[in-house]
Amino acid sequence: MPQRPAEPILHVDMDAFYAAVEVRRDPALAGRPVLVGGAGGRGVVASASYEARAYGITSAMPMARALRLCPAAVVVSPDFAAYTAASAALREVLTSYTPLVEPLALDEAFLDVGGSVRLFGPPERIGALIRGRIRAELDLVASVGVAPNKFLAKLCSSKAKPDGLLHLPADRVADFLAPLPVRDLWGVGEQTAARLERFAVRTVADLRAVPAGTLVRLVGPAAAGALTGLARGEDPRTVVPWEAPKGMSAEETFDRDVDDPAVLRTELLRLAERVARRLRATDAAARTVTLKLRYSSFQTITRSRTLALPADEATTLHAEAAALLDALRLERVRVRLLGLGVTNLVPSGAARQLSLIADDRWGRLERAADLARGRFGDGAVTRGALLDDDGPPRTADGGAVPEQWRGNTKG
DNA sequence: TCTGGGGTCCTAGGACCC
DNA sequence: TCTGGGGTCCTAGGACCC
Repeated sequence: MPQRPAEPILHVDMDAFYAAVEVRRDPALAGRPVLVGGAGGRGVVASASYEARAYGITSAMPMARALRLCPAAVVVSPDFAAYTAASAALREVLTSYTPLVEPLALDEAFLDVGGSVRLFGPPERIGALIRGRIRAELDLVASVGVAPNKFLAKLCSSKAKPDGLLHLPADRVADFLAPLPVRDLWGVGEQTAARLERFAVRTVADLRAVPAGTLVRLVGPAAAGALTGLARGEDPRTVVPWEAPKGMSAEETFDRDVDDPAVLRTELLRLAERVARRLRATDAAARTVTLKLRYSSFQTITRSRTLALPADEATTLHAEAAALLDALRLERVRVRLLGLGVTNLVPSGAARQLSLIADDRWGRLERAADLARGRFGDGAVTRGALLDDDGPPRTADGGAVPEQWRGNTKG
C-alpha cells in the first residue's frame, strides 16, 4: 500500500463556468466577451468570459457598469438548468477518482484523493487526468489546485487560473504564503482586509507577526483562531461528501421598488411556494421562518419566528411571514427586495413519524400538487392567488381556501 | 458603479433553566 | 435579600463565499 501522499487534496474549479457553457451551446460566441447575468436594470454579472474580463469586468459587477466598460459584450440570461446538467457531468468525472468529493458550488469541488493513488498515480497526476477529461468529455476548461489541505488547494486553483494546475508541496507552503495579501486567506473579505490594513497588516507575513490578543480584538475570537492557522498554512477541515442543508431561502429584487403591501403579500406567497416545494422535495421541514426586506435605501432587515412544530407547507410559511410583514406596519415604504427563508430544518419523515408535523389538509393538498407537477409539469397546478389573468383574488390574502387551487390548461 | 440570489458562519443580548 | 456562573435557545444583523 502506498502511503498517504503529503498533498492529497484537490480543488477543481471550472473557468468562467456559466459563460463557458453558453459558448459551448453557441459556438458563435467563442472568442467574444460574454456576460451571463440579469439583463434588467438591476442585474449583475454572474459569470464573464475571459475576453470580457480583459475589459476589467468581474463577477457581481452591476451589468450596467460592465456594459459601459465593454459595450460590445454579449449578454446572456442565466440558464440554471443547463449549468446544473453540466455540473452533474462534472460530478461524474470527479467521482470516478474518489467518492470523497465535496461540491462547493455548481462549478467547483474538493476531492480527497489520498486513497486513490494506488489506482491512478500521485495527486498531481490525478489533477491532470481530471483536467484532460473535462476538456475532452465536457468541452469545458477547469483549473486545479493540489495541496496538503482544502484552503491551500483552493488557493492554488485560483492562482492556476485560467486553464492551469498548481501543485504546492508541503515543504514550500510557508514561503508560498508569506508574500500573499491577507485578502487571499479564506474568510478575509473587504471589511476584514480594511480593518487589518489600518494596522498596516497587508500580507500573510504581516499577519503572522500580529500578537494573538490584538488579532482577537480586531476580528473576534473565532476568526482570529482560523486566521492564525491559515496564515501558517494549516486548515483542519476535512472533505465531507454530503451534508444536509441548514437552511433554504427564496428572494426577489423587484425591477422597481414596491410600496403596495398587498403586492408584497402576494409576492410573499410566491416565495413561500418556492421554498415549501424545495423543502418537500428534500423531505425536510422547517421550524424557523425568516422574512427579509431591503428598502430603497438598501438597508436590509430580517424578522424571524420559530414555530413549535416544523412546517413544510407554503400556507404555513406564508402565514408566518405575512404576520411578520404586518408587524412592521409599513406605510408607503419603498421595498427593493423581499425574501423568505427557513432554518432549523428537520427531516420530515422522522418528524411526521413523531407526529411533529400536523397532517392537516393543507399539507395533504400541497403534496398532492407536488405529485401533479411531477407528472404534468410545473405549470400543472397554480394557486388562484398567483394567477395573473382571470384569477379571482389576486389579493394578497394568502389565507386562500382550497377552492383557490386550480389546474390550468398547460398540463 | 447604485449594488443578484443562494448559502454558511459568527456575534451579541436577552430569556430561561440549573 | 442579594448574588453566582454556565448552557442553550431565540432573534437581528453582518461578513463572507460562489
